[in-house]
Amino acid sequence: MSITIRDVAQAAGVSTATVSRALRGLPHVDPETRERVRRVAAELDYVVSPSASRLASGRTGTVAVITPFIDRWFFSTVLSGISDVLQESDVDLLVYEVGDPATSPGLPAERRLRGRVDGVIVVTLPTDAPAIADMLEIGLPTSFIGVRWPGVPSVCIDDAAAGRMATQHLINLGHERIGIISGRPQASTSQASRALGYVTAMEGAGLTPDPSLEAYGYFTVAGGESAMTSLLSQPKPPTAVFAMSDDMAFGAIRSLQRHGIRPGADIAIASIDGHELAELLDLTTVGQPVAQMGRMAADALLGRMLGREATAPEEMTVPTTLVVRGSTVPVERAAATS
Amino acid sequence: MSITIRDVAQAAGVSTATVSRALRGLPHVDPETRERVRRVAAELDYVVSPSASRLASGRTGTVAVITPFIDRWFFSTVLSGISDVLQESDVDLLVYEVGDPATSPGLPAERRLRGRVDGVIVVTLPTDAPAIADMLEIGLPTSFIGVRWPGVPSVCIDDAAAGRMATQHLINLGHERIGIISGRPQASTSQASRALGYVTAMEGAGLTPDPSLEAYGYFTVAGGESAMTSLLSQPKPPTAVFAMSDDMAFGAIRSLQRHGIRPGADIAIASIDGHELAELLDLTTVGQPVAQMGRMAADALLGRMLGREATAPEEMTVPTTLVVRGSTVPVERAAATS
DNA sequence: CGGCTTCGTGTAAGCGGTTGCGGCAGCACG
DNA sequence: CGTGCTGCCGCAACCGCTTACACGAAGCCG
Repeated sequence: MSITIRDVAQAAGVSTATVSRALRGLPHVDPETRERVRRVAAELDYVVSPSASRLASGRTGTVAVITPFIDRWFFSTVLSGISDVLQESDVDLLVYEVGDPATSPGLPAERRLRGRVDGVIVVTLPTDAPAIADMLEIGLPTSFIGVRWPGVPSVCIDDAAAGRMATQHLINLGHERIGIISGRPQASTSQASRALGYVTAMEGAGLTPDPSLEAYGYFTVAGGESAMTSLLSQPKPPTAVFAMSDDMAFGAIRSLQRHGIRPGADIAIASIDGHELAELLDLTTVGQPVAQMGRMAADALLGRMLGREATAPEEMTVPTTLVVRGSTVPVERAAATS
Repeated sequence: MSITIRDVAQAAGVSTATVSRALRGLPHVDPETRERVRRVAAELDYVVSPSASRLASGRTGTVAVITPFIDRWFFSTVLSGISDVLQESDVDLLVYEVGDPATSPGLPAERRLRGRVDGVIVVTLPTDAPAIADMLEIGLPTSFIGVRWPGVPSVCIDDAAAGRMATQHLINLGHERIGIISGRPQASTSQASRALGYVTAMEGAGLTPDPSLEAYGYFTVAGGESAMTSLLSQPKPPTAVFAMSDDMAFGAIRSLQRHGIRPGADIAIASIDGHELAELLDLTTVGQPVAQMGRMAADALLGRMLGREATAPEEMTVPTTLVVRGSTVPVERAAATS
């Protein structure tokens, strides 16, 4: 039915071993022979059977990406970056969408990965320690995005710095009652760091974070909206808000719109992500190079997979940059326009 | 090293054949034996080797999704829907991001799919006829999203109806000079249908589409922005605009903002997609059930793969619904508020 | 010129399952 | 009691490729 390596070997007048070597560019093959084999294989439109190759070699040429979501901006962008570099190296991309770790059953069947892939990239699973440890036990090369783990290459932003940067920006604008829209009550490390950045900036400016000015947005637009709504209902609402993600800031803006409050003019808002549509909404945000984070993680993983241990440093931190837009304007100007 | 089916067979006191049958729920196995095998396998933490299983059976338990992008809303949402149903059936998801078909080299190596997957889902590749035909030649079960192809199950919206709906809405509002932001000059079938819907609605209302009021946005935010900018620079700019995608409408809105023109009040704008953030931007849009389209395509594919030919109809059309928001208000009201 | 690398290639033993076929009870039926 | 099923299960032949090892032919050295 389908044509096999044997057909090629026969047609080229060599053994299957030689075909295998020739086609994969292995040494110890006469250049002339190699060329002939290549030509014959091309003529026959031969394709190596991945299954057979995998079984025999133990390598799958496949990498799994484990991500809570694939339909949210951050994750799909990361995925796209990963896909870029994997494709360059001719490695297949297997995607496991595992859902919100806070509510879903947990990691994918770790057992599912065994023998199925050569490496794994895990994207921002909040510190789901046991499940992760469990997964690492398979002994597969792994790299993380958004999580630090001893012995595993990981690429993160400096969350604390990002949180500090956004908050400091609001402080510099003259705000003192600065609210915060966090993710969830039980924080992941990344979230905790952003919160820490917020607190650090506040205290550095001699301000005391008001616990009543913290609301949870669960990293979604809808969550951000209700978080902002609840902040607005405080007896003394904030004059500025730091949202931990752009999506939540978007929701917050919607809430403001509903209440007839103008972002920027009436209340300042800044967040973290650098979402493509932040510009559209005139949202000040601390941008992170999301696609590049994906690329770096993939590069690091590929390095480990090929055994080039020292290729990438274990902990990679990518820079963030504050992008100031209309959602944060100095108080005097805001006052002037209102 | 790793434990194999032979270990299980030995531990359970049966042959490997029986283990294989027992574990896969095949008939002709004594319930008691099956149970024992299951227990032993669990104790040993046995996992079948995918490679071996694939090689022997010829089935891969994997589906490939071929998509131009993964980091754009429409595609990542479709992907997520696909992922949902695939996961339920315990089928792996391989993703091939092939880039904009208008500029990229073309489809993925069709040869790459051979033996690697049991089925393929192709997402909205503009009519890239030769490449698609080429791909279908492998004879893999396939399903399409956004493209019709004889003999292949496909799920689409009624693009013409969607285009008509959006345009008619603008007409009903009293607009006569209605511009259109299309994708690219050389249209895909889907794009052509949307354009047709626009023309149909216009002509139905006795209006003649003005060719100078068409601009190309290439389905991106940036493209939409420059398209709108060029429309505005016309000697007689449109009073309303139909954009073929929300992303382009977003860009258009940005352009309007830059020019100090208020969407809704000064110029009406409606588009197609039902993007999550359309509500935020108060954009009128014809919503399509994107995630569900992914789910349906996956279901149909799974059906074909299992040989249940008649499971899903070949051509599936999902309904779209016009969601009216602030970007389109009746002319008199618009005039009143301006 | 003999022994030793170095090259190029072939032989064949796996890799770990799947599955067609055949065997062997146990049972119903004539 | 013989025959024919039916239900379970084992045997063993693949599936198609990779790779350790062996082997012959050159090429090199002293």
